[in-house]
Amino acid sequence: MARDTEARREQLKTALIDAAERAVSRNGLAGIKARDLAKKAKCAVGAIYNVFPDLDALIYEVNARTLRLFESFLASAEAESNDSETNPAVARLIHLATTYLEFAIAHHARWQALFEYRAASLREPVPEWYVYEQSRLFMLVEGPLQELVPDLEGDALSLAARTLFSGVHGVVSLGLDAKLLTLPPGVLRDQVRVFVRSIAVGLRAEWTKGGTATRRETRPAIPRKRRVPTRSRR
Amino acid sequence: MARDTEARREQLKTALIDAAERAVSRNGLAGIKARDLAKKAKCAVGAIYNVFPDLDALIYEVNARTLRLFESFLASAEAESNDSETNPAVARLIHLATTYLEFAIAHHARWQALFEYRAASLREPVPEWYVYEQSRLFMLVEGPLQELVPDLEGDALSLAARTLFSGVHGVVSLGLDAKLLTLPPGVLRDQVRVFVRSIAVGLRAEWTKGGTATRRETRPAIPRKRRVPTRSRR
DNA sequence: AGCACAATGTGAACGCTGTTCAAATGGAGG
DNA sequence: CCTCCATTTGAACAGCGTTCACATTGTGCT
Repeated sequence: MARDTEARREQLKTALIDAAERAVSRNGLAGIKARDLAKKAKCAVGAIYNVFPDLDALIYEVNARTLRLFESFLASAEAESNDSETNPAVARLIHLATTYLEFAIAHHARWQALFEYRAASLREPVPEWYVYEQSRLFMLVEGPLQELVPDLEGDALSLAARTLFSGVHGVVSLGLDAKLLTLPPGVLRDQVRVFVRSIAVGLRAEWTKGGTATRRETRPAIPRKRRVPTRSRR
Repeated sequence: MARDTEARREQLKTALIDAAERAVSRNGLAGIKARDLAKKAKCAVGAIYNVFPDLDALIYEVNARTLRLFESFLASAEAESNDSETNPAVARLIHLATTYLEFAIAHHARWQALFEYRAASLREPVPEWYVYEQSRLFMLVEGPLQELVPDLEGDALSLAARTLFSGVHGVVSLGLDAKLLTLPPGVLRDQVRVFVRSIAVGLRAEWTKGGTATRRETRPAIPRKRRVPTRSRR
């Protein structure tokens, strides 16, 4: 019956994603090879193209898994915050940032794959469900950030969260960059801490003083609240 | 005589780098194809491998050019600073950061190529002259940063400069990222400004107050002052 | 000047990609 | 049991970086 083939399709898809995930963990995005995946998933190379349009689609699927793992990692980190900071909001932000670093170190290849570019990616647009999945990470910063600066609301808050996240990403990304002198984890951890604390202190100072200068251009920036679109095949 | 062939070699090299540079400007790193380059430089495909070991070596050469352009861009920006900031050092830092953004927008493909990864890059180590060339960018931040926080010296200053640079890089990088919602340039400019000002204010507050907490782990981090190694062939 | 030999330049060929498609296969209905 | 369509298959294709046997050129010696 039709249900059966549908189930087999789905089974093959997850088998392929599993294989791709392992390949990325080992060798990065470059580790994804059609023939290898087919062998691991016990199917013909052509079968891949029955369930995915591209290998790129498969990459998006692997990255989506990493994003969800990443998000749960960061979200669970939100719970505890034993840092001896004067301000609890600052402590939460620092904890989030260092957790970001910890994830990047622990799952280096998969984390790196999230931000890697393939030529084909530029050819056709990024799936919108993937854009949404990424933006969820930024949202995790919004809570602590508003606790720190209660005046921040709506799009301004979203933007600030994204910016702060991006800043931390930059520090971690270039800190672990193989093309630069790789910083020892201890040093990098300290840098992240100092970095976030500085921003936190600075932001608070900016917004509690007079501060109208920072409020401009509040057009739609990040899609909020929208439900995650059902991931249609194709 | 031998001089003649040497000159021809050099001529071919620059012709290839020129072609590669144009290819990257148009299509990113993926635009670099051996056969296309050979056609543009009017030589056989095999000739490329007489003057470069790899296409990767050629990529490093292109990126080195971009880095030098980038550096002169940032350095010249250091001259003027018309920003209406209370603190001149903060103005300089903000100006540097927005200039970073301006460069990334103006030379997007080439800028992106600087941070892109190819699988082969991981195979063998990055040339040390290239590592040095990159670290020169960080050094540009050290001047204004020390003006802002005079207590920062030596390795701590280098580290802080690198971290600040990395943070700005992250904001710009994810702000322009095609896989996320791309921010309008005006919004991004504002974000960079706010971001740098916050860090500046925060850093100043941290270091002028009591501030012993930030001083830890000052082991060698960035190679300083070392002369740029002569770029030997091979 | 002429000749021999080394160095340089050449592009067809190799091995590896992702992707396609004619042909083989297999299960449901008459 | 046979037919027929959907599914699956892997050989074949186009394009990639890289190599290498060979042609060509340049150099030094007599």
